Amino acid sequence: METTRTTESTTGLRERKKRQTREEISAVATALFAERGFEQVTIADVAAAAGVAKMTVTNHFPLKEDLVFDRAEHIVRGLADAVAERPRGEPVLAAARRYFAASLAAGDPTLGHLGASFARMVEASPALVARERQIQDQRIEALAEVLVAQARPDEELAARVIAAQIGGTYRVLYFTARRMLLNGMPAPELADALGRAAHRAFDLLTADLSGFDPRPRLRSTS
Amino acid sequence: METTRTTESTTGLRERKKRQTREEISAVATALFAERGFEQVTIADVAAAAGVAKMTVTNHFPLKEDLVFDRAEHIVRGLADAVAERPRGEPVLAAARRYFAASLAAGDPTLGHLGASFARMVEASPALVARERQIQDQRIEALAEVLVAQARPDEELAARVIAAQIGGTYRVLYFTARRMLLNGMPAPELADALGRAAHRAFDLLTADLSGFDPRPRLRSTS
DNA sequence: CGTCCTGCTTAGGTCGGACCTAACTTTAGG
DNA sequence: CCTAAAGTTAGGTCCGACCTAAGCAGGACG
Repeated sequence: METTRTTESTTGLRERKKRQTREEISAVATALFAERGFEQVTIADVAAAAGVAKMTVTNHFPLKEDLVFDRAEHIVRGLADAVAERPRGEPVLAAARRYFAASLAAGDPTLGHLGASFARMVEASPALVARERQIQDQRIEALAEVLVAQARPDEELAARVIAAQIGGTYRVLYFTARRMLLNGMPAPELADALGRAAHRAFDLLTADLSGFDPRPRLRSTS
Repeated sequence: METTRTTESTTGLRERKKRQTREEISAVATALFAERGFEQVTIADVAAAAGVAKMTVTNHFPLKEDLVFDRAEHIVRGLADAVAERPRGEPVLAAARRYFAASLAAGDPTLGHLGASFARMVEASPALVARERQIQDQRIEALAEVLVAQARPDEELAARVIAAQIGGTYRVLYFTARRMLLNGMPAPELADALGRAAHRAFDLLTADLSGFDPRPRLRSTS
């Protein structure tokens, strides 16, 4: 456990204890969820196992789902912030590609490859699936707000559509990663496959899709 | 044995009564929600006002949110079915455009223009916003399943990205309609504006977005 | 034509997550 | 020291989701 002593003022005993409590709760909760499944563990169970009051759990994690997705803020803001801070002259799409590649290279697990057991736990719980959906949508919304703020008023619709396309592509890649995980693909191979998938997916955003028709041609009755 | 025609459509006093009960509950609930707000009305309130047992409400509407979004199935399936049943040779994007235009012409309120009071009620409730998000995502998922089923295995990623783009565009148009509604735009004008917005939005799906950068230029205007 | 099966409805209850209040504990600061 | 602030605590309420066993009415069939 490494303590960031970037700011001496924020490393008081008080904050350290609070952070410790939070991480203890999170660790205990994760273990219980992995063992029994999300729905089968109550907040009271988590509190008892962590040796704190029920209300303390709620104070740190307002919703039960937050015990699982405590990186939600990072997922929601990451893309939008990267696009907002892109170098002048860099197109939006290029910034989005760059951020994805950088996250992948940095091994950011929030791209979707958090581990097969995590993926299974999430998919087994409607509440967690719903929360995950919400996070994905908030990411699109955050990106949309950034683009709308930068765009002329008459470009607002375009900004929102582009945000939806980029965010939608991230979402597809997220679930692609999960599918690969659940199919048993090992981590290093997954990173490679995900990089290739991202390349193809983002290329589709610039392609002319007006003629796309995946339907099997009746031609070959082989 | 095989003569068990229990599911006779529309006929039968039994089904008529059930349907009647369902609609009575739905009507009463809508009125209460509009009057007091979604969160301020309990299921027990709805049951009492409709003159039925609490459990009857739950049987007809498993989740409280279903009392509001009882057309969810239609929203989720509509686009996917329209694309699945498109005439042979029609590209996916053309089918999506056609379905949107047809729904708009038919006055389908599920496009987003359900009325300003409805829009306000939804936005005032986190639970309803979440449910709405879920419906939008399920629509994308349904479309993706259709396209994946029709596509060659090596086209799966493309199918999912296209589904995300089309579904995302529908989502943008839905919220655009709501924004216009909440700004007080009257219904006939809204239909027009929504049609124009749809045209522009779908056009963006075929445009080359690789150079898109909405950031205000610094008026050097070379 | 009556009887039985089916299935909608009902009452009364349990469970758990979200939320509230008031108080207790400890740290940080004057 | 003493106080303000923040974290934690206990005890409780509320309500949505869910369960079960019983009640009741429609429709199928002998």
